[in-house]
Amino acid sequence: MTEASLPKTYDPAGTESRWQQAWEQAGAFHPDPNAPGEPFAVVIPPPNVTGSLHMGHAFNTALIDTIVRFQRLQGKNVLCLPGTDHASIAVQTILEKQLKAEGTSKETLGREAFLERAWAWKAESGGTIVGQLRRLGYSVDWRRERFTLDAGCSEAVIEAFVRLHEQGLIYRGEYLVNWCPASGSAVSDLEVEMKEVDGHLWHFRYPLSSGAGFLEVATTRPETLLGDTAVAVNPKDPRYADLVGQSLTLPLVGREIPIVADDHVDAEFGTGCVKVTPAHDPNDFAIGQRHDLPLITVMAKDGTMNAAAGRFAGLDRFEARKAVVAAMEAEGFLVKVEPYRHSVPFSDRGKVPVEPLLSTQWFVRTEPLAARCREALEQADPRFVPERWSKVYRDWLTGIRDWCISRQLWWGHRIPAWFVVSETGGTITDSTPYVVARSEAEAREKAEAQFGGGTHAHPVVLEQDPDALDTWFSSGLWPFSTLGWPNTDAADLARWYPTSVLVTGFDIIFFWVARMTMMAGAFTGQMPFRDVYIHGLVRDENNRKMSKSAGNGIDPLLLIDRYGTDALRFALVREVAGAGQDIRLDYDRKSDTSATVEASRNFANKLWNATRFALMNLGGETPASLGEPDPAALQLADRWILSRLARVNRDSAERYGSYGLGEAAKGLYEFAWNEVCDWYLELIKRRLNPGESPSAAALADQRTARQVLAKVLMQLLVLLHPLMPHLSEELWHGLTGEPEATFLALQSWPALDEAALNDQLEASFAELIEAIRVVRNLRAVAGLKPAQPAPVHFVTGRTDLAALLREATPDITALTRAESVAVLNPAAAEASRGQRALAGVCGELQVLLPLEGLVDLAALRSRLEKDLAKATKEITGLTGRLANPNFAGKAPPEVVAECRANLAEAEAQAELARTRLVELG
RNA sequence: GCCCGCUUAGCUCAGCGGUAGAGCGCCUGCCUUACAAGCAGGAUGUCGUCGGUUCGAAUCCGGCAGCGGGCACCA
Repeated sequence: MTEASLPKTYDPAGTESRWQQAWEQAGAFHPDPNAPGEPFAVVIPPPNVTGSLHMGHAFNTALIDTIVRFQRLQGKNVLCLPGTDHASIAVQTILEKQLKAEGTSKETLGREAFLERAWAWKAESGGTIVGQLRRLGYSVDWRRERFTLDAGCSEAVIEAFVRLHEQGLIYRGEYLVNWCPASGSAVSDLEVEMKEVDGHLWHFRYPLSSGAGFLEVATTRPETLLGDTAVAVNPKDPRYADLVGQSLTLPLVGREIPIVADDHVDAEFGTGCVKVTPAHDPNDFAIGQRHDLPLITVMAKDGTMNAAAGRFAGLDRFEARKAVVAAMEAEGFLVKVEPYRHSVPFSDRGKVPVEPLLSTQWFVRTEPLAARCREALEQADPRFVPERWSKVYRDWLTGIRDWCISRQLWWGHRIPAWFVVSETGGTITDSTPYVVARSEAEAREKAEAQFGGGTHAHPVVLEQDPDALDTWFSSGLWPFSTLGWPNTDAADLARWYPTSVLVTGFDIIFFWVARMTMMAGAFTGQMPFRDVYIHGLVRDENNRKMSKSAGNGIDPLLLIDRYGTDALRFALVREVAGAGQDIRLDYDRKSDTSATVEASRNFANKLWNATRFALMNLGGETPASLGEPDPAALQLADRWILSRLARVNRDSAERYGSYGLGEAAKGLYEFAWNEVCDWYLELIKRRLNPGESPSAAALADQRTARQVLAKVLMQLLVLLHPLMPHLSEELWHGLTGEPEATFLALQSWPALDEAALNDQLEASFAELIEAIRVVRNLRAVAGLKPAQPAPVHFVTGRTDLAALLREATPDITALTRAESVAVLNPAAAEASRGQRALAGVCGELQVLLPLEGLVDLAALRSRLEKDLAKATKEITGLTGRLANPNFAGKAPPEVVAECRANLAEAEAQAELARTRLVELG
């Protein structure tokens, strides 16, 4: 980038890809565990290999990368580790859909061929995702990229499973699980979503076996009636007290079922009688256990009725519902049907109602793991940001239920358990003994020891459990499996574990965050990260969560193509502000444009042009060749911008370091645009261009201005780098002329120049800016053409303000096109009374534009009337406040003093305006 | 049912005890040799509602309403 070749607008595309390549080729983000520096580690939330990234990933990436780039500038030894997740059920669903479209199925293909296909899919989708992550400018270490199903992660999964099993924290058993008929697998409680559905409440009569009448029960699921094994009533319900213990004859089936008394039944609801189907309903299952009721499963795993359903066998569960109702009606057992809105559990993935089904599965005993996490949380370990999410986390860990981890899927970590099928006639049954081991060889060893001995005539035959593990089981190990665990000597693990912060959305606190802390507690004895930074979700223009399934996702690459990565990142971060709220990204789907991102693109362009301006005005020098400015030579504007720079340096470091990323972005935006560009650059133009044959003093001053300009821009680029890495890198090289082998990304955060901080100077400068604004406003009101010079008079009794205005007279002249600037005290101003002038006030300053003959009288009057109204309103408010005796008595003295000063000022302003109005006649 | 968040300018959101801000949009005037993706100026709000605490509340507390979310769930 050279001055000559510098276009007027910033073109992100070329710049961004160039730096992404340069960083990667140089291994800029490959940390060395043996390097010095305080360790700082982040493992990224691995995106699912289900296709491509969406805006939520871009958001998460922007936040994480901003944090790690900042920490790198702080001199930390930063590891940011990327990777992807195999997303067992999601990927398998996609693949099965593909196969179905091709007229085949995974069963036809066979397990091996299916997995080959899955790996091919992973290669493609994973490649797409990694490419997208690169385009986001992610400063991760690609050498350490991991995949939850890679060899290392798989070893960790097996080790974790075996150890938990040894500790009795994994067990196998037959329980009611959430069965998803669409994916043909069990799913965990978390993968079930309750949905309000308009259904019916069918009331049926169940005849007493004694023939002495009926009991009326109500159900939303008539088909389960076939598996009823009791009817329950509340033990305190007088209506049925004498019936408890008697039996009913189940219609359509003819089974004798008992009437039991159970507290679960609400006597107030319906008839107070509940049909009990222990094998198809969690509550009924519990009742069944309490009363030792038989479990009759009437449905198969594909959602059709099984042989136990008698004449309904083979029907789909929803057809069976209709058929059962029809049969009940035909046989006179149907009392009535009511419309009924109720919650139905749906499978997250399959999008069909889940079926509570009795099934033998593997479970993790979660309570001991959760207890450890709850204890750690007492010490704010990990620390949640914002804090309120810790409550959500804790509540979930309290009263947690066991975790069903087996899935009837092929794509995933196969469960490391081997059934000794030789004990049960060559097939796996619920009673087949098994061994859990790290490998088939180890399993054989264990099995031989147990079953191979003398009394057994037949050889030991093993068969591995065909099921896979819940994806989140491996995700739970992510913060340490990626660092080398179970090898506890791994250098990365020693150096970077526990990690520094986990950055993720609130939607996976249970799924992922809690699973990681439970696993980490069990295997590493520590919580896996110090902080958990929870951010909101990206919502669309209609405030709906963006998701692939809702079809309202926005491809981040589309916005990157249009506006650049840095603009997208800046826009996303700027919107968060730090409260953990969701962000709504405005977006026009017709044109693929976003005003928010466009604003950030414009900001990037502004920075580009500020640097371009510098390159055109530094006289071919670099910040290094110019050196530090001489403090004694600094002008007012220099001291002001250096004070502001120091403050912004301090504030942004504080904000970046405490997850106030949005505030950091806003602060830098304002500083760069509204202070550096709007004021400082304008103020120094005059000094940078001293004209023909300048004096030695003017040349020295030009150099000072150049030095300060260079310093401000250089520092600003470092401060902005975490947010806009490519642009800042490009501009930094443009200014420094450094070869591409060195990177801004690897520089140090600039030291804070405490001495430059000057509150008083900043306050004074704010007054100067205000004064200039008033002049400009008056000129606009007067309708003066921008180029037309006009005299300016300032009148103030404050000597410091007068001095400031005199010192800044050349600046004022330049910025207001003043013909002349006079700073007068009130007495001197009396002399010019009577002259027709446009007048304005700000603070303790009168601004006059003596424009005899040029002034539009009506404009003048309206301006004065406006000032008067404003002052009067303020006077009323302030007078009222001061009149309150309690105010003077109880408010802090400085507040009262400030109030009095404001009143005096407002009164002076009002007086001035009135006088002028009178003079106008 | 329990828990959490939100309600501020037309839109998207900051502010979180001293009397209201930004970006976008809008109006007026400008191609002023960094930038029209720009510059200068301007307009716009009983800060959801009722009450309380306080000298003072957009800001703290409570009630209510609306919106959003999480957890649990009675057939």
